[in-house]
Amino acid sequence: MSGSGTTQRLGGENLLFLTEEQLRQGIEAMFFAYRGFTADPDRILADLAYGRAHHRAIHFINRAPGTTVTNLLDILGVTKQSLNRVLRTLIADGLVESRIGTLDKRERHLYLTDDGRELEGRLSDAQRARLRAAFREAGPEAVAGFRQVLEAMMDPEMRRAHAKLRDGRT
Amino acid sequence: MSGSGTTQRLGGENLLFLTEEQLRQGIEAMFFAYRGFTADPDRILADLAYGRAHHRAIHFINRAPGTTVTNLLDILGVTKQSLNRVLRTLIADGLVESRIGTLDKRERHLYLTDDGRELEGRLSDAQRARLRAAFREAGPEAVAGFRQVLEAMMDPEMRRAHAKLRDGRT
DNA sequence: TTGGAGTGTCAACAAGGCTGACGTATGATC
DNA sequence: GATCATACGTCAGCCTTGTTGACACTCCAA
Repeated sequence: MSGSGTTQRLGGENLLFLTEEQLRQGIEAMFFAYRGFTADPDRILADLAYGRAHHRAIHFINRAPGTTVTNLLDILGVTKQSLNRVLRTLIADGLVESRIGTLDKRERHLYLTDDGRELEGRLSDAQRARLRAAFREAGPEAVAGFRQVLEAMMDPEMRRAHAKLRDGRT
Repeated sequence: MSGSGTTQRLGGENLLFLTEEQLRQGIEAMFFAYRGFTADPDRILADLAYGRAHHRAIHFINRAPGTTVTNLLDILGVTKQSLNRVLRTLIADGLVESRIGTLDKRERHLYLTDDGRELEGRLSDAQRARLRAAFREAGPEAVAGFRQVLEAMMDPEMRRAHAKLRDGRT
């Protein structure tokens, strides 16, 4: 695994981009970039006594309105107790609405209220502005590569969840 | 590449990759990919009663041996109280060594011990394996784009910190 | 009628952020 | 030599957000 020559070759293909050093730099790039990625929404949320957990819930409820709690649980990858605490405050503050299912009345379907949509807009405007600047600076080919690598980095279930959100509503 | 009916055009450049929908997908890709990115080390750390904070400290001490506490503080972007809590346990557990500076005796220089290097290796092996698979799957051009976009996404200071680590030790 | 699924809630706890305050060396400066 | 600034450590307390475990309720299906 670790330690071979300086240039790794396999089947005549140049794999210089797979050196330990390149991978380390990739790891650090992910770390620093994720910090930037969350910095802008974090600033907005801090003023509202909300955290990233609230942002994530709002984002995915907006993305898939009417989603059930269990579905959201799967996407977010936390326990229902954690999600419930966040959801409770969002509902109490009038940002999220929880409607009992019509087909299956055990289910709760989640929707953003007008206030919720307003906050979602503010948060994602900030985040999109940064991403837009980064995308514009890097160019279309780089963006395609960026998305390819991220996709490949996900766990299979997450890849499915991501694809579902992507294709579900064009 | 260029020209179709529904494309957005600005100054003759095709900006289809900058639509709201594309940006939203980029945001979600970052979210899901970061989860995958941290999943493997997280599993190892859970068994050791350590967390991501310990991982980050170990990573950057390994990356820049002899770094001072203040320097590490800048890279990690946390308070000294937070870092100190982590550092204290790592030193107590014999993974990190803190040496008083020779030039300036106020400074503490941080090094990994043999045990520390062993753990660092285990953690980064896991993380690199995932990244290597993703890089290999996506190919060199995609990886170049990936890194370009991440770089553009960072805050300027982080970009500098990242560049410093990158160029400091080739 | 009974079992199970989906949901909500309570309690307790831990990691890891934060702020504020204080102490102690050491270095730099007047 | 006295004074101020810097680097570091630490105590105390608070917050968010994650975790387990236990329990109750509603509804669907067998």
